[in-house]
Amino acid sequence: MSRNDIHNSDVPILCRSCEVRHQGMCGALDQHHLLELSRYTQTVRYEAGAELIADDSEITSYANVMRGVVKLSKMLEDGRQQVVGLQFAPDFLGRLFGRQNTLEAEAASPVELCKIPKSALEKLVKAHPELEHRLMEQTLRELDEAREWMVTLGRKTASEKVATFLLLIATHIDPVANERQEERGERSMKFDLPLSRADIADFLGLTIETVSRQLTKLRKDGVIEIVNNRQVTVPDLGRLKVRCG
Amino acid sequence: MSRNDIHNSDVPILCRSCEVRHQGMCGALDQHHLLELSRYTQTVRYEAGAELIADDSEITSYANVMRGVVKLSKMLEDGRQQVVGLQFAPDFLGRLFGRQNTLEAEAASPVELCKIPKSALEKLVKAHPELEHRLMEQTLRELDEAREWMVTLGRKTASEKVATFLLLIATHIDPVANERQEERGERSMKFDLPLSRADIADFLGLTIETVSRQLTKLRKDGVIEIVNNRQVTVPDLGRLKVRCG
DNA sequence: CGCTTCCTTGAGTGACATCAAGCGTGGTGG
DNA sequence: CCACCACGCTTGATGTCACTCAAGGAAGCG
Repeated sequence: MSRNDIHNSDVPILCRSCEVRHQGMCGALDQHHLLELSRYTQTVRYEAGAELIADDSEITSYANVMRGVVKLSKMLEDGRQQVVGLQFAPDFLGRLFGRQNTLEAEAASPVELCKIPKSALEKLVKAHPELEHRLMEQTLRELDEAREWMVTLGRKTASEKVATFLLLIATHIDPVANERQEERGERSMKFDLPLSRADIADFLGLTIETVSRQLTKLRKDGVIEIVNNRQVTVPDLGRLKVRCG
Repeated sequence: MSRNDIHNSDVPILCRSCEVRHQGMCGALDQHHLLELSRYTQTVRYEAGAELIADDSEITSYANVMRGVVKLSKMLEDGRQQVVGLQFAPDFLGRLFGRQNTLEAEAASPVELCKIPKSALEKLVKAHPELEHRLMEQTLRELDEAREWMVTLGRKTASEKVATFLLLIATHIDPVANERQEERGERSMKFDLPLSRADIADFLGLTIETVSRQLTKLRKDGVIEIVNNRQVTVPDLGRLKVRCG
């Protein structure tokens, strides 16, 4: 799955095979500016469960997700939690131009980030409008997704919510493999759930028990197969879509 | 409440007292570019209930909300509806850089828009990065609000949802009067609900009946007074906030 | 082997939906 | 002017879906 450029001798080594450069914000930069950028960036690995951003903390850096899944969530004072977004590679992480974080970010799976100090990125953004444009496009996509999810949260039944979640993961977890599969007309799919039942419940505005029951129901109805707690097979994506309401 | 500039002889007449120029996207433009912009813009009035944007329609123009409240909503095939956002002056209306609309926009109250053709604005955005920056700031604010609302939809009870909605309206309907009131230490507020019970229900993911019952409950508990179906008084915003969960 | 963590399953409850009147206001026409 | 209806809202009775509480199974780990 590595992508090779013919002329990339001046591209920083780390950037050469990076998805962010091909689909994410770094695609706005040429070799010269990539080099400039790479003087400030730092790639960091986190294990699943690690806190990447603490709620109410001061924003000191931004990041690009290079690998893994990041869970964004908000909490009410009494502990009720709502997952408000999932970030996949090559998504951008952080509230651009903000001072304080208004949500918590946690590694849902093992994660690799390409971090950059707040001030460095903001200077770069000022200097390269094309970079801000890329980030704008991503922000707009996130807004679209958030609104789509509001429909799921507000108006769908528990069973539709779970089906919608599975479809979301199926279509986001591995975009490349996914496209290839569609080209070949394959409708079957197998994937790892990046979230625990508790996280799924917090994403869907349900309880663990309800999520579990609905998954069992989908299994009994032959819509999915549950290999183990984290692995799911969908024999026919079409049959899953029908269940999304 | 009119704001006067000392030197605005070259500012297009329509722009002179416009909130958009002071707080919204047009603040990014100087007199010269405002003049350029105003060659393409057109202000249009709509009455409450008018459809401003149809779902799945092609995007041909953008707009700024100059007066009134706009309701953004999405529908499932079977007719279930979810309101996914409310736009107040001087908000921007339209999915920048999109081709198709993915939601419906309706005038919740009498509305005045300042419309501009899609291509004209996009050219202007390309030429003036500062304009895109303003729109970026607004998009990020909308994303923050959408995520805040996801918590309400997913994790709050019916009564907390209604209280949260009232607080949202109280703090957005008339920002200027609102600030003045806070300065004076007044905690009481009276305002018009821009939405019908049905719209409120669609915003909160509830039914009309539940919204009505919760409003009655807030009234009986002395948190609000219901002047008539559309007018509400909140004697103490603090007491309302406590109810938001 | 026992412990912990995560998940499933069951029984009972409760919050909100549904179904069904009834009320108030504003508009229309006789 | 009032009868009539339409519309939006409220209120009550009943139903149901998802939550709560409780127990037990499966997998990972010391």
